[in-house]
Amino acid sequence: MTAPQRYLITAALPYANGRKHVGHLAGAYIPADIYVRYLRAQQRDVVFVCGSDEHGTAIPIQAKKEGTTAQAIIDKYHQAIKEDFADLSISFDIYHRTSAPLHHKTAADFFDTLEKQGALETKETEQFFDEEAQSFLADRYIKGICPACRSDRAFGDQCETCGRSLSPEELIDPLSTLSGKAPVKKKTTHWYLPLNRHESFLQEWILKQHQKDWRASVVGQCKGWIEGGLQPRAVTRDLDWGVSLPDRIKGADKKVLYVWFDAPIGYISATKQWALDNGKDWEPYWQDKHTKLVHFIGKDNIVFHCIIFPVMLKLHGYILPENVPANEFLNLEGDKMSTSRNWKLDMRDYITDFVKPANGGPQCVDMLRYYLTQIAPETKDSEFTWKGFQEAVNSELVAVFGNFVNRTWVLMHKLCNGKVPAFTPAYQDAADEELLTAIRKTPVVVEELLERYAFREALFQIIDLSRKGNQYMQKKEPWMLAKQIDQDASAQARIDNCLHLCLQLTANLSILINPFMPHTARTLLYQMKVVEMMLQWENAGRIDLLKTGYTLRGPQLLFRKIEDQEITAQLEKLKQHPMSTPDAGSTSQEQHPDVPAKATIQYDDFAKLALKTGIIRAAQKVEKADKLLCLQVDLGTETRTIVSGIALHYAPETLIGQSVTVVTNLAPRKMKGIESNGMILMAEDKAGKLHFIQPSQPIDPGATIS
RNA sequence: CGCGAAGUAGAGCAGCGGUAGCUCGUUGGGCUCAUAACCCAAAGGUCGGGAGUUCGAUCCUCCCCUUCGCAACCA
Repeated sequence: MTAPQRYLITAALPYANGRKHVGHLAGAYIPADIYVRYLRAQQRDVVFVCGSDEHGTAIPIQAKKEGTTAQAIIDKYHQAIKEDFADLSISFDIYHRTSAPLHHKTAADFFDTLEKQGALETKETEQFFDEEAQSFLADRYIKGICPACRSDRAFGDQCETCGRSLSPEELIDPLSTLSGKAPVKKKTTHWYLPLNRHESFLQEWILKQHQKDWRASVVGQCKGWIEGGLQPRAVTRDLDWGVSLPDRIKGADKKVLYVWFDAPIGYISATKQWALDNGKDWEPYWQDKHTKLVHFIGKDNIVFHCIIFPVMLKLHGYILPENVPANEFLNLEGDKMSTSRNWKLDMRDYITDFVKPANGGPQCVDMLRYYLTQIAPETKDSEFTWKGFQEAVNSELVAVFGNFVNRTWVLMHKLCNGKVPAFTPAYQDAADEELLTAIRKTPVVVEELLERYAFREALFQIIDLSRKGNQYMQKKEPWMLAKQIDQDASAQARIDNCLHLCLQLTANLSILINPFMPHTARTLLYQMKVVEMMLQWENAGRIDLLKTGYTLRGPQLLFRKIEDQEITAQLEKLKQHPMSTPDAGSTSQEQHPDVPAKATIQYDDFAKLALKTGIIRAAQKVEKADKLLCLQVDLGTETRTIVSGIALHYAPETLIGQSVTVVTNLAPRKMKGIESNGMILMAEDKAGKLHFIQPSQPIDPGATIS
């Protein structure tokens, strides 16, 4: 494509069922925001859209769990997520939501268009139906006996006991969880998107045209899908939460678009709303081939953005994404981030702990943006550590970038009367030349890296330029020249030359850093007493940005240091309740007992525990979890499923008949998709080996312990 | 199971056929304008393991191991 006339940038729509964490931020939102700010600085016509994804079965399920409505859930999290993004300076032109009427209409129309042109297929299948609730049942709403392990805790999608994935038809004695009655099979018609018809298009478009410019993991993933053969994919569901089908479709009441179909259309409806709000036309952004569309997403979203949505777009006659720079994942202190295990750093937590005036305010936003970009998982999973955060801030932002600016300002005030000193070409030397070359070249390099979505490297180049500034100054030693002013007539001129260049370099740094750290750029503008217009990208590389003789403000520190105690406090906080959830606050047997002395409790606190003896009747490894065993524990009156983190210590087959102590009134907790109903008490010896706590003599299961 | 991606100094990453590089950290030295900072130097790697192709492999081929994703609690 020739030079794009306009850009449409999207960032993955966050699912509105909870707060989002820094992994989301590093994966999609920060890179997208950097790219957009860069384009804006280039005066490009760019629209940056995002919004909440508010449909799908997970939201009504969660609402039921929390005893509230789906609407209440999405309202709460839509607002919360929107605020978090705003507080971290993610500069969406619009943050929309898929529950908006405009989106419902847009998505329904999109479906309608495809349906009318025969791009969809219909298929009649038999699905479970609850006659009492008068509703078709999502897989998750059907309960029965697992064909594999005979547990009665199996659902239409997965068995909670053995973890096996199921289809509703496989369940023995299926029951509806809505009414508790046996569902009946009922015929229903659904629409399918026949992806198989588009294989050759995808092959040509991705595997040929974009083989080079898309990331390897993205192309590889697509290749696997395409060559494995694409299947028609259901576009509709029988559900009452989502986008209703167009009115003209008969019998479509209680049918909605499948969430994966309506969600990406959210990008389109968001663009429409933005256009309405700003008196613009939305059409060119989705229809004109001179528009460059880029989707920023995480790697789990590749298939939707590279295969499915493009097929939808093509069928509708819209433009295709020019690139889909998917990032890998960000781990946290050695472990995957996980909502259920509460092992994560929510954006809100960072905002609360750091981004408040007493803690430095917006500079802390830039610190997080800096660190997350510096460790961005561009080619493989990467890791957020608090120590790493501290080191990045203290030894790069403070010590290199901030320090360069600060010493420049301090010296300029001490040795040049607080004014931009003149540059005398007669005294220009090799060190000056070198710095001037670096100032001219860096913007070109950074630009080229940004165009390739190599944000981490681009940021490094900018910090490196400030490092060159430090080296230059060290070589010039203006503070030494200051001692020679009396003897050497040229000393002041050489001081002036040095600081003149340092100041011009600072002006350049503010332009270059602006997409990454907008607050820092603005603090620099303030110190330089120049207007925002200077940040236009075309100014980068110029060495006459500050006028000789212009009076500048006094020095002001750009970044504060991160203290050790802040880091230890965060680590404590993270490790304190690794298995608790925001609402339940329960803990699990996986918790490691590094906690030192615990506070004294009253008898009543102890009495809250319901402890019983039990005997393990069955034990089984949990799939894809190193440490977890799924146990069936006989408690006399009942047999419970308990997931326990002891797989590294005991082989499942050796546990049958083992006496154990069980906390029976612990709130249920899902681990690896299996619901655990209790906790086995274990003692850990010095070697870290876990031992069962059990009665000294064998006794009947179910005995209470007090 | 299968399909993808990744495994390079303590950490984070480059390199992708021809004497292993960068940043941070560590150690030592120098300097002092600067948020005890800055500058210079050194130490530190059998490039996940094994086999093969080649005059020669971190880089190509095959096998294996580990991690992560595809598999909606999660980017």
